[in-house]
Amino acid sequence: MDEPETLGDAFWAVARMLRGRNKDALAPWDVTPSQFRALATLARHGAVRLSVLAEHLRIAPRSATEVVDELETRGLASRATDPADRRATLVGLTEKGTELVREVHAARRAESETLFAGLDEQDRADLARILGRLRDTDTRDRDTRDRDARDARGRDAEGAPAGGRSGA
Amino acid sequence: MDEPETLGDAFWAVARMLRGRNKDALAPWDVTPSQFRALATLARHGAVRLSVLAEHLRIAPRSATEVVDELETRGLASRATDPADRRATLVGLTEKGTELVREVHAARRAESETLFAGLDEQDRADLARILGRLRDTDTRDRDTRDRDARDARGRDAEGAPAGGRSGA
DNA sequence: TCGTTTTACTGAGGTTACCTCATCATGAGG
DNA sequence: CCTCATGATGAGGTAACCTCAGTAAAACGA
Repeated sequence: MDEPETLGDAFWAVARMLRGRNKDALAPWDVTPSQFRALATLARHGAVRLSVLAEHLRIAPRSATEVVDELETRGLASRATDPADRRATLVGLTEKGTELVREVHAARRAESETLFAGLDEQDRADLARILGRLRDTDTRDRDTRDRDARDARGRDAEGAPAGGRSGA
Repeated sequence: MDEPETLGDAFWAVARMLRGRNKDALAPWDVTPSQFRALATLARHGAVRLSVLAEHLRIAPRSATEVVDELETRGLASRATDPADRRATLVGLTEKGTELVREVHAARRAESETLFAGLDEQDRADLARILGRLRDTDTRDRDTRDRDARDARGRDAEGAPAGGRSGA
C-alpha cells in the first residue's frame, strides 16, 4: 500500500495518530488543542503578559490575543491590566480554568499517556533518546534560521486540521 | 524552564522541526509540503484516481480535488477521464511534475535526508521499528474509530513544546 | 428498458490556527 | 512637550483541511 516509506513518512503517520488522540482526549472538555496548550502554559507559569504567553506558545502576539479571547469567553482565563504598565495585559487562569487543566492532566495520566503506553520500557527509552538526539541536531545548526523558524511554523505542513464532525 | 517533558512533548518538538525543514526544502520550487506530498505519491503510484490519491494522502476526496487543482494550474499534474469509468478522474504527473519530484528528491538526499541523517544506523533502525510498532498499536484498536481517525486528525496537539526551537 | 441507488468528483461554504499590517493607547527619553 | 518604542488589538489574509449538496455516470433490480 505505502511502499518504500521513509523515516519521515513513518514519523508523520505517527504524528497524525498522536494528534488525533490528543484531540479526542480534549473533546469532553470542549477545548481545542491550541487552547489547551495555552491553558497548560498558564498553569505552569501563572499569570503572564499576553506577549509572554505568545512567546511560550511560540506564536505571534496577535494570535495569542485570539486564543485568550476564546479562553475568556469560555470563562477559563481572564485578563487584567498590568499595574506596572497599563499598556500590558496580564492573562491568568480562572478557577474553572485551573480545574480543567487539573482534570485533563488526570485523565491523560489515567489513559496512560496517549499511545506511548503500548511500548515496552526499552522502546520508550530508545525513543526518548532518539528524539532527544534529533532535537540536539537541530539546535546545533540553528543560528541562521532562528527567525525562519517562526515563519515556517506558520502553515501546517503535514497534518490535517480539525474541521470535521469531531466529537463533541 | 521547560519542565518534565513527556514523550509526547518530545515527539511534537521533533515534529515541528521536521515540518519546518520540509517547508524550507521545498521553498525553492514553490510548492507547499501538502502539494509535494501529493506529487510524491503520484510519483510512487503513477496515475491514480483522485479518490485513491485522497486515500493515500489520508485526506477527504474533496480536499484532494483542491490539491490537484493547484498542481494542475502549476502544470505539475494533469487530469484525464478514466476510460474504464467516466465518472472517475485519473491524476498523473506531467513531465514538469516528474522532473520536480526528481529534483527535490535529489536535493533532499544531498542535504542528507532531512534531519534523520544525524542518526547512526542503529538509531535509524530503532526509530523505524518503534514508529512501526506505534502505528500497529493504533491499527489494532481502531475498529471502532476507523471513521473517527479521519476526523480526529485535528490540529496541533498538546503540551508546550519544550526546549528545542522548532527548526526551520 | 427504465427507475432507483450508488459512486466519483466538484461547487459552496465553514473551521482552525496561524500570520502581517495598521492603529491606538501608554510609557520612556531628549 | 514632542517623538519614538512598545503592548495589545482591529482588519484582513492564508493554508489545509472539512461537510453538505449537487451532478453525471455506472450498476442494479424489476
